[in-house]
Amino acid sequence: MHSIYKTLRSNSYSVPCELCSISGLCVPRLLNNTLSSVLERKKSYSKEEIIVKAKTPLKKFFIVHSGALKTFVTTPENNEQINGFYLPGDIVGLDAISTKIHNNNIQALSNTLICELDYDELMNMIDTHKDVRDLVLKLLSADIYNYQKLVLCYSQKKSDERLATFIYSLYLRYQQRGHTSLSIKLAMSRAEIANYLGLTIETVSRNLSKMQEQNILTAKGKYIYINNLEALIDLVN
Amino acid sequence: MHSIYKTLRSNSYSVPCELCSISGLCVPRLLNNTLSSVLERKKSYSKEEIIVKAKTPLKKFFIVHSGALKTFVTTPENNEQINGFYLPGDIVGLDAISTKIHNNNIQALSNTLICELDYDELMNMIDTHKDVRDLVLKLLSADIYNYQKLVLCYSQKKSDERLATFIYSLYLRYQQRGHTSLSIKLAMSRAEIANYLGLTIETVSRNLSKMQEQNILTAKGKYIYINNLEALIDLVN
DNA sequence: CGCTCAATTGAGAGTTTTCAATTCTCGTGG
DNA sequence: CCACGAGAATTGAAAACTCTCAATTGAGCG
Repeated sequence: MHSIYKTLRSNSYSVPCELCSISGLCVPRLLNNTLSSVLERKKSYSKEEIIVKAKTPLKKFFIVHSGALKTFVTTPENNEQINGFYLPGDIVGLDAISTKIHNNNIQALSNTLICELDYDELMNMIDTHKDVRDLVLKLLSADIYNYQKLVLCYSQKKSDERLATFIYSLYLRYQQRGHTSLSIKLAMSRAEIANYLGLTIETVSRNLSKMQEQNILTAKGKYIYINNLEALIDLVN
Repeated sequence: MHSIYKTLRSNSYSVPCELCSISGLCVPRLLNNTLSSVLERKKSYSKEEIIVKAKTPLKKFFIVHSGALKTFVTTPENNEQINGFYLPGDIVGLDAISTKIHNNNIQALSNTLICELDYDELMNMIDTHKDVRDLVLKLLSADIYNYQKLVLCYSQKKSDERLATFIYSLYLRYQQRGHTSLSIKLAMSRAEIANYLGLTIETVSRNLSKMQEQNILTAKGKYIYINNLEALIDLVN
């Protein structure tokens, strides 16, 4: 148990700029000259801080450099619905293009460094750089694809499979960011996981306990260690 | 009961070109000269016909002129998951931009007329026409927004509320297309509704019966008549 | 060290699914 | 035009799953 702490605490979960989702915008060959005006680098936000309030005009997109964000809407009955968790390299706010208004609140889950991308400048660059055009379309389209997978998860999976899918996808996302370990430090609480998955805190907790009994993983607070990746993938399907 | 049939059968549910989701592409002021090359008009597909198979390369987008489509993926266990229903004026296939491969199967729910929009040509037009750029970004972004609403529905609503949301959103979509009546002709089966909503056929059927007992609506086969719109909206929340 | 909030665990209630039987619809052929 | 049959839809009863409410334990912070 002690070793998990050690391993995980050492993970900072930032991302080298080459792995950033907008790396195509950052690489010198493309943007060397306009970079400074378009991309404001590494603003700092502290845990819980609201970066954007829903219903405010779209001015900028946000790219996570280190830390993590969540986006959520609040329903008329004042319930929160989390729509996504964002890790280093992820771009946030694209869904606001259609209305020019942010539909979601954007909030820091931990102390977070964020790069900001000016909306108008990005639109201009779409017109002048084919690479940028393709990248933006691709990011938008990938977002749709992700929501389709989430819908599939909601629609066809039981609670244990949903949770397994969530943990496995986090594992994959960290892997894509160069963290090859089977350890994951969750940036979000059980309540936030439950909300995102359409379950209750208790169901998430029970399923975590069940997966520990089956020795699929070890969960200790925010730290999760995957003991049996194959079994986890089996649960995912 | 008999009058419902009469009313509903008279609805053809096609859309005038001005209400099409790509009307911004069609209006003469923008595209008069290039229209013919970009937009191939009104190909006919018969009920059940597969328009695009998943995993095939993205060549065209599809715009429904009359009739209706569904998109779906098939899971490894050979289950179908419906990701969307498309009505006249809707554009289908945008989610394939990121991979250049169609993730979804696209299938006609009834005899359907479809306009095709060439992918490469559309990309070219994005570069030359700001209006087209904005429209495409808006459509993609709106798609994301729709999936977020679907996720909210899955995540926080019980079966009766989900079904009410589905019927009400169909009502709204037909209304936006100029059909102001409280009658709806469903293009899809109960099984398809259930699949889309993450429920079973039986649950959908039971909830329809319940809503009839409460005199919220009358359901007769594919025909639904909304008797009490306020009550339906209450259920939606 | 104690306080507060988060997480876990248990028991019972409510919702949805599953399995099974019946009824209804609609297209086809007599 | 009606009867038939196959698939779709409805209904019922029991099982499975998740939620709610409540109590307990655990973790993080001043």
